[in-house]
Amino acid sequence: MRRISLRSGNGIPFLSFFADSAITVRTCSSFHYSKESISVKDKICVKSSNLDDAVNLFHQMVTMKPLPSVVDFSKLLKNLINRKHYSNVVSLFREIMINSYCLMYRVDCAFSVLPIYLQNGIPFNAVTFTILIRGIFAQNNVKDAVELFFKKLVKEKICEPNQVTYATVMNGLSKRGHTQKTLSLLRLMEQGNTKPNIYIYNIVIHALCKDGNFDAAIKILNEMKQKDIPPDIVTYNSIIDGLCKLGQWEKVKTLFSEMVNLNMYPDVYTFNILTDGLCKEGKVEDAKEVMKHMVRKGIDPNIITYNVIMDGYCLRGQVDRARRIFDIMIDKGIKPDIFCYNILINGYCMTKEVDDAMQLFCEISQKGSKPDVVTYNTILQGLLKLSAGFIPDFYTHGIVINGYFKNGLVEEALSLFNKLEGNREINDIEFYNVVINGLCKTGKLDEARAIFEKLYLIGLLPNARTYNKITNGFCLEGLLDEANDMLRKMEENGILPNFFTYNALVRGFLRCSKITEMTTFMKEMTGRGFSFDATTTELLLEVLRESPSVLDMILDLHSKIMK
DNA sequence: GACGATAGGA
Repeated sequence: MRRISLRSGNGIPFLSFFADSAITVRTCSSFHYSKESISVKDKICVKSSNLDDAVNLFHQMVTMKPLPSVVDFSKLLKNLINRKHYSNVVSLFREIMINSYCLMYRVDCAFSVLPIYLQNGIPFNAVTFTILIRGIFAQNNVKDAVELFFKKLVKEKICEPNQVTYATVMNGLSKRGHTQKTLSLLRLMEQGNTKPNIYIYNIVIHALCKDGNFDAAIKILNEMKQKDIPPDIVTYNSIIDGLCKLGQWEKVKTLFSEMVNLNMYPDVYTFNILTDGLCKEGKVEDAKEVMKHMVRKGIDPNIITYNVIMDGYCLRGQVDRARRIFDIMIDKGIKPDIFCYNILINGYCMTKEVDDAMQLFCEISQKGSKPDVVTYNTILQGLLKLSAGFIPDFYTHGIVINGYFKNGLVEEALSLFNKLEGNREINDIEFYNVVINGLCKTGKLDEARAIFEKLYLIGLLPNARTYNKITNGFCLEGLLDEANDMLRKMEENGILPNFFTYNALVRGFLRCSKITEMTTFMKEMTGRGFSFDATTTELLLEVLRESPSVLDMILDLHSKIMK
């Protein structure tokens, strides 16, 4: 939890300082993701599309947010292969495959593409490696990223890393707290062929400022000046940000003079940094003056400016005022992002207005955003505040573990599970059901199975839900025989398969296109009075759309069975 | 030409 800093120092003389300076206007560009009117699937299916269309579609697909599934990518490539455009498939790979896999956080897939490079004699270059390294960092796998860099590029010299490669490695390291390693790489560059440029220096200076190591930052600043690489607005913004966060306003003022003397004028980043610094000290009024000033200078406040001011009000417990800023922002045509909601939800939680917090939480998905881990943490914290002395039980832990799995945080989920299991705090089958389900849904069937088989050792009897989760797990992996065995095992142990069991199996058959088996199975299912649920029906319709002949097959088999 | 640096939330 954050508090307003109570550092001394009255009135910040920025406003008078700005008043005389001629600040140039900087337009800021923003990204807009184009809305796809026709789905990717439809586009891929268009058989008449020519080669250029396919290549263009591929380029469009990699820039889409969220990215289309691997299946869609594969379909498009398969389409090209079917039309014998082999060389184009390879070149598409060369251009985008690895990057798109990395963007999808599937570095494993990205590496699986590398043999194609080898087979086709395509040389590795710095760009390929940079993309890979960035992807590995995105998975927070610092060790592998650094190893790839040092082993393949520095030691084996597969290709010469360029400035971007260094920038990527250094940025990856510094963002994860490895400032010293970042600094060492700067020194390595200075001795090597690839000399550091402004980007490299900015990464190092930013890292040092984040650590509050201004002496070192200023030292680097002087070094770059000596090497005739003049600091730019990014350099100054990083240093000013660090100083603002420490409340060193006098030094900030000095740097401002230096900047303006160099004909460098504050941009939207600079103003946001100042606004945030003031808000965090509880000086929202001063922050609003800065905001008015930037408008006068022709720099439009952006979503971050509004968020910073909103957070400033929330920190002082004035969530109503924050809410008014939120409404003003929307009036100005800025679409709130997840930060806006989290700030306001936190504000409501701080004043124990959990009802308002929950109402806002419900608005998030209605307005087209998505709650993230911070949203849930904030609400959890708010709820826990309401119930002082509350002790979590197995159910609470189950909810948290389920939340981890749903958000793809498998390691966190397992770590909490192992901790609780080791403490023998948990002796309820429902808790294990949550873990088994999470593992099955994230493709860790073996681990789910291991836990399932261990249950009797700890004296817990699986219930219908346990069997359903594991059966569904088998079905998701296409292991229909195992799923069927589980169904029979369930019956042997005196637990009747239910609506969910049958639906899981039918979906399994459908996914594997085992129509005959499915139809036979439907007899047993309907015989026991169970029908399809919404998910199964949807899947069935999807299968029928793709191959309408299946319907005849089902009807034919069904009539035979019913005779 | 692709690939890189600065501001906001628990």
